[in-house]
Amino acid sequence: MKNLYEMPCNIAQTLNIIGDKWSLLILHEMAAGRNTYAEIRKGLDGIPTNLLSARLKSLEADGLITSSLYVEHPPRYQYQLTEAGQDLEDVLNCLMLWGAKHLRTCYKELSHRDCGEPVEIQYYCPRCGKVVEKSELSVLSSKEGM
Amino acid sequence: MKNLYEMPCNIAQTLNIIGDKWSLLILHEMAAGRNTYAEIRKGLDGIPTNLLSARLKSLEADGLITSSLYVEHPPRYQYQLTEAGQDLEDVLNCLMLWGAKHLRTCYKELSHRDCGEPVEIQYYCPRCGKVVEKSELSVLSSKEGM
DNA sequence: AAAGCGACTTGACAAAATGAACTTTAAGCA
DNA sequence: TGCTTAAAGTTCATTTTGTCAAGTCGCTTT
Repeated sequence: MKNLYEMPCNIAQTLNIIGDKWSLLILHEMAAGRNTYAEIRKGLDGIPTNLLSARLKSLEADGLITSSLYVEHPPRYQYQLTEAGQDLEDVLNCLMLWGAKHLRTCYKELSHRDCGEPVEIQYYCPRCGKVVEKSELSVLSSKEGM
Repeated sequence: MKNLYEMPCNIAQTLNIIGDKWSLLILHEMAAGRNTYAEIRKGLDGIPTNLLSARLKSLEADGLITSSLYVEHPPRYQYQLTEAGQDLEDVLNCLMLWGAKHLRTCYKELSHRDCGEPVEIQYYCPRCGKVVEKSELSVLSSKEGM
């Protein structure tokens, strides 16, 4: 990516990393346990193979995944999510929840394994030890950023 | 967007709506209360004006925002998030939280208004009435989608 | 030995984004 | 009245991205 957002905004900067086509879907496949080139490709019907390898490289450069050789001679890699990559699961889950609620056709539900019912999202304040409503959220500028 | 993902996946289909450049940032500006062309443009430094108007049109076509004339003669519009648009706040918040944790420089924190401390995200099962850990989540295929 | 497969790379072409210039309508003001 | 500025766009040439098809390289299978 050459055309990056240049604004001092978490969201814009995060989208610089995962905002181009296929990136999030690749991460989604990996979060679902697929971790070789072939498996990811199979999960993402129609992905151009040059983009898949380009994306894997740039995701690795950005620290979202790591790759490790698992067969030496025809070099074969396995890809793993780093902690940063795993943390994107919340983003993926939010997209899935939004889709489940608002797409005409819903394909997947994010459910509680024990009871099978769809789950919701909540914000929690560890300091106060309680759930925070959306109306009680505020966005503060971080000192570190300044 | 003409190059759409064609997979039966909430995430891919949702990205077809909000996945192209500037869309999410426009929604973010609107969630922050900016609702005219000029205000949004001011918030998004460097957005090409033709993209801003194209995005506003396609977001409206997809039901994420509505537009209403507020001055008749040089036609001036005000844009408002629909419920579907507002529901994307969770996605934006997750991106902000991820950025706060993983970007080298963090610009914004999502905080509890009452105490100023950063909040976290949680999954909640309304059926069981309790918080669900990530490891207890599962993705089920929806019947409606089939 | 030949054909096939996995994991790519290359390169031509199409689609999307960028940046700058240009409209249109109206308000400010000297 | 005429001149300038401004908001909200549109148009269009150029650059950047993404797509599609074909080709490569090293092994495996037949």
